[in-house]
Order: sequence, then structure tokens, then C-alpha cells
Amino acid sequence: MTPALLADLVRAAASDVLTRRGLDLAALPDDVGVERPRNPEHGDYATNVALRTAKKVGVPPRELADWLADELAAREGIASAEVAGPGFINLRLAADAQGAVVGEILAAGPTYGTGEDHAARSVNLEFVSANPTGPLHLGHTRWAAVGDALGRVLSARGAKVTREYYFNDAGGQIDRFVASLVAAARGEPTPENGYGGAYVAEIAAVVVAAEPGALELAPAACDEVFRRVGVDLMFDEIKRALHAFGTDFDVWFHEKALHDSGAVTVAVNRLKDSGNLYEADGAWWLRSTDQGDDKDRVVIKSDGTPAYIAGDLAYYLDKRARGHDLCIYMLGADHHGYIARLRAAAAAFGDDPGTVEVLIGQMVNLYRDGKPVRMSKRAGTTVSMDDLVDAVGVDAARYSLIRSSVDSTLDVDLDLLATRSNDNPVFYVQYAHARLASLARNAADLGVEPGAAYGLLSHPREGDLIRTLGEFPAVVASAAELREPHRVARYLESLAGAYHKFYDACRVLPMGDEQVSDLHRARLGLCVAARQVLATGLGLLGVSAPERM
RNA sequence: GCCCCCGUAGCUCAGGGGAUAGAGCACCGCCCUCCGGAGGCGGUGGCGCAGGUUCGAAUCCUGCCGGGGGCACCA
Repeated sequence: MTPALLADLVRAAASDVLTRRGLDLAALPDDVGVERPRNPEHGDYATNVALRTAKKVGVPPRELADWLADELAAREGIASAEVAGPGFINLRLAADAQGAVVGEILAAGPTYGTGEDHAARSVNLEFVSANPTGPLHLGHTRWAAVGDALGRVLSARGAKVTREYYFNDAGGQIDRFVASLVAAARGEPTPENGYGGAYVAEIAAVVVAAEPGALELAPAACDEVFRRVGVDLMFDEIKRALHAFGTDFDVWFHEKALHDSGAVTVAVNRLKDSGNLYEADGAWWLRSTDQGDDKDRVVIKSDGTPAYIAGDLAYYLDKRARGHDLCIYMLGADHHGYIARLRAAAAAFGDDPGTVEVLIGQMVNLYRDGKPVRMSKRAGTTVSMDDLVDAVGVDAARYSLIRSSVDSTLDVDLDLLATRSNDNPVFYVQYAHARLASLARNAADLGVEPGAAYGLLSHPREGDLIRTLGEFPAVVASAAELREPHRVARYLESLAGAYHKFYDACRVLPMGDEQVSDLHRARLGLCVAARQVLATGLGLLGVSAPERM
């Protein structure tokens, strides 16, 4: 019996009891469920329905719990139901009812854990979107890992997800980047507010090699060459690094295209016509204060040129025109001021502000040998996505960045990761999978097939493992709903732990010339199920599930 | 001044109102006669402070303290 089925059963039993006693059914909370108590003495599962319903129906919690426990104990699949504490009901499942979960997992295969709770949602997931003026640094790497995992989790729960990267290639920063390239090519110092990392000189050299006469051209023409060739090189470099990191996008969107196509003008005029922009001091403003901003924002500057946010407006309109009903933006903590204006953009076009969801991720702090490392593009002390991957590999890098909530600033010690990478819990999880793969090879050699006598799985460690496997769909669902893929990682760690403990206590394959029994076969079935869930879960994080390590 | 995030074990972090707050690493012991010891078992050690809501608060609310990040007609 899965936790979801058990919760249904508890609800049904509670509803029967209330009806029979002539009590108000409406008092029953609609989100009653079961949880796994931390203390094993409190049963396999526990429910707090009685505690939550008692006051509303005017019955003491323990008394209501007693009635419910009697009702539950009589139900099929429930071995015992006991009232404890202030009014909890502790439940134990019959072994065969509990073991049936294993069969369900084997039948579902890779689809176990997927669901349809986000079906019918067309999600535009925009993340990374780093300015194309330099390599991706550690902060971007965090969003790449988390955003990609979030996309996978949402897809698993039925959403149609488009991953999108927005290149800000229309503003003054690109001019400064181009100027920096030209300066580097000429061997001149980095311009004021320019970019001075080693990558600038490298790209400049490639441009010169490709267009040998560029530096001889008039300044404007020279800039044009460096812009055309150099900026593309930077785009390609970013795309290459992301791909190597296992993060691929469906759409690479260029801000410049919105300006070139006239989409910005169309969007702005539409808002002017609908009265959602107002004119003041010679500029056109968006009423972002309606969405909690501390001041309204300029869309068209008093010199008639569009401000940055004008591109955002047109971009949002474009996303909506492509059919997306939920636009998620993953931004760094230094952009939290954008929440209000992005919502204001949605509201100005007449959409529910909930169509826009902004996820703010906190910064990554770097340490080397316990001491903080200040990152600076100009000083050339940035640590890039490639640096991290070179140091620890894609799996360890992705996993260590995903396993924490993005609400927390993250401290990463490069030396720790590089020299003692076994500290990364990803290996604990992957090892469990590799062990299971090995077990499967041995079982095949011995000719042992998985069997379905799951009722024989009555060892406490078997029960723990089965119950942990049973949690998986709800974990994926909550990770999708809360946009928190780290929940999947933490779950996998607990699953790996439950598996290792099971493995230590329960022999799976026959020893020596021992006869193959139904228990062997049932345990092998449990192992196949555990392996499936580990593989599926790691897949949701974009981390490999190795056959051997 | 205003806004956002954080404060849980020596360190890095989990913990969607539930019972005795967890994991990894670090430290101290123990377990290899066969399925992978990258494992298992035991031990040391913690919710910033003060109020409030609740049968019940690490979790929700308020205030304070401490840390981080923002507050452009830049992009």
C-alpha cells in the first residue's frame, strides 16, 4: 500500500466514523494524510486526523482517535492501529500490503514517480541568462544545475517545459565588451568599465586571426567586425560550457532580436494605448509600484530610447504569444528588485501577476583552504563553470550545487571538493546504485529471478526501505510544486541510506549452494525497485547512475 | 532609511505545525567466513534572543541582534 492509498483509506475511515456518529463531515480537513514517524515505535505510519478534527466536532481528541483506530484496525491491509500521545493514530501495515509497493514500482519502471499534477501547464523556464561578456561563473553554474533539475522535475510531473536563455546583447555592456576586445587586440589597456580577464585577450586574438585586416579599418568598421565575430565567440563559449555541464536549452533568445524586429516598439505602443504606461518628465513609466516596487520604472527614456525594461516587456509578450501560461525566471539575489517589475509587466498586459514567478537564488561564496576568495572579473580571479567541472567532475559539481535550497547562500571550498571529493554525498548515492547494478549482475550469473512474494519482506530494514521507496512520488511532486529540486537530492540520500542498511542486514542472493527461496527472489525484486528509483531520481538531477564506480 | 535571503552539531547543510530535531564531513570505539568496506553499528555535540498564535512551533506572526545581497531615465 502506497502512502497515497493509505491516506485515502484514512480519509474514508474517518468519514465513515463521523457519519456513523452523526458528526459534521465538513470538520474533516481535506489535506489529511499520513506521515512516517521518526520513532519506529510509533508505527510504520501515523496520522493526526483526530487531533485536527476533534475541536471542530466537539469530541475529545483521544476519544475520537479511539473510534478511528477501531475503524482503521478493521480495514484490509492494516495490521494495527493504536492511539498514542495527545491523539495520534499509529498504524502498522500488513507485510503483504506494504510489500505490494515493490510490485507497483517494478510495473511502473521509469515512470514511477512521474505524475500529471502539472499537466496542461506550459512553462517557460528562463535561467542562467548571463550577460555574454564573459565566461559563466560559479553563481551561474548554480542556476544551471538547479534550473535544469527543476525543468526535469516539472516535466516529470506533467508540465510542458521550455528551457530558455536570454542573451542581453542589446545594451551598453556589449559596447564595452567590444571596446575591450579591440583594446586587447591593439595591446592597449582595458578601457574604463571594460572587461579585463584573460578570456578577452584570447577572444580578441581569435578575431584578429579570422579577420586579419580588422584593426586597419576605420574605428566604426573595426568595432563592427569585433562585435560580429567576438560576441558570437562568447555565445558559443557559453553554450559549449553549458552543454558540457549537461544543461541544454530549447531556446537561445537574443534581446537584440526584440529591438531589431520592432517587437519592443509594438509592446510599448500596446501599453501606451491601453493606458498602462504614463508620461512624466518626458519619459514613459510603468506603474510597478502597484506590484510592490518602491518606485515606478522608466520604459522609454526622455531621449526617446528604450530602457532595459522595455526589452523585458516585449520578451514577456513573446513568451505569452508562444503559449506559455507560466513564466518562471530564475535570478540571482542581486536581482531581487526585479520581482515587482516583472510582475508589473504581466499585470500591464492584463495577465494575472501569478503568470510570472520569480525564483531568487542566493549567492555562492568561494573558499580556498578555508579562506574566502573574492571573485572579480577585472582581476581575473573568477572561478568558472569549467574550473569547477575540471576540479570535481560534472556529477559532483551538479549534485553539490543542487542539494541545498537556493534560499541559502552556499559556501563552496574548492580545495575540499578537489582533493577530497568523496566528501560529496553524490558518491554515497551513486555507490548504492553501483552496488545494486553489481547485485543484478551476480543474480543474473546465478540465474536468480525477482519474485513477487513481497509479503515475506518483514525485516525492519526491509520495511524501512519499502516505505522510503513509497515516498518517492510525493517527493517529486513537492519538488515540482515548490520549485525545490533539492528535495529530490535529499530524498536520494535517505534512500541510499535505507538501502545500505538493508543490504548490511539482509542477504539477497543465496550463499554457497543454498537453494534459491521465495525470500531471495522477493528481496531481489526489492533491489530492482530500489535501483529503479535511484536511477530515476539521479536522472531528475541530471546526475549519472553508474553501473560501476 | 526601505526591500529580499539567511542564522539548526566543530564545519557544510536538511528539516511544508506534530511525538525523543537529522545527514555528510571531522573526532573516539567496534564490524571483513561468501552478494562492492566509497558500507554498517555505537559515542561526543545544536534550533541567535524575546514575545505572540496553537492541543502542539526549528517551522507561522511581531520586535530585536548578527551575517549576506539589493535599492539608476546602467544593462
